[in-house]
Amino acid sequence: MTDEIETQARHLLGATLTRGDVTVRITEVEAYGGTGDPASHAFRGPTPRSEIMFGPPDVLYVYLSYGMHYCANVVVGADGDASAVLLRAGEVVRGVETARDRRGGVPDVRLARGPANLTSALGITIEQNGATLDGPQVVLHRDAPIPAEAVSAGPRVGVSRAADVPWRFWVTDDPTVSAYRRSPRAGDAEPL
DNA sequence: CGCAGGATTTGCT
DNA sequence: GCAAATCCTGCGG
Repeated sequence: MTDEIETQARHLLGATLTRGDVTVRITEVEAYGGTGDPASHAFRGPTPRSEIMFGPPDVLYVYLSYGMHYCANVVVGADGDASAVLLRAGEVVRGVETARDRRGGVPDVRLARGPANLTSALGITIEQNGATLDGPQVVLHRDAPIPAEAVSAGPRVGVSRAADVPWRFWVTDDPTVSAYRRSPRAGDAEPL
């Protein structure tokens, strides 16, 4: 189970997510286990918000964070298993002008840096919650996997519980991934 | 029915 | 570097 979610998370790196005329190449993700992960929204069992994660995989789980930002996950667990992978950052590879428009004048490498910025660049909102990944709203292509030696792993960001599990994965040295600040001195960033 | 907190980002002290 | 913005979700009474 945990092996499976890690495999799924790593496999999403390098994949491309498209909505409308904007395409993002995913460079940073975080894995969330199902009911066994205290940091997951699925931890307390199915709720109106999290029930989408308990359904079939390959759909989007979108939620509103801090009352103002949207974050997008790919549901990966089999039907009944509430695992999901949070999309934390990416590189805009198509529709850059549209993305710039939505993000208002930030440097290109920051267009989709951070989970809420990524959804903003793609124009993803709660409307896309539950959308299937083979269209028509969003399309995911997992055909450009990142070699394992080019992937780093570390503790998850912004998580209060279970922050010890190295379930954040990113493309090593990719400019669209930030060296995150609030990690007091966790021994992260070990290339695998 | 009311309360506390959150998988964040941005701007200013 | 720190604190505010802002509202929905989940839990307790």
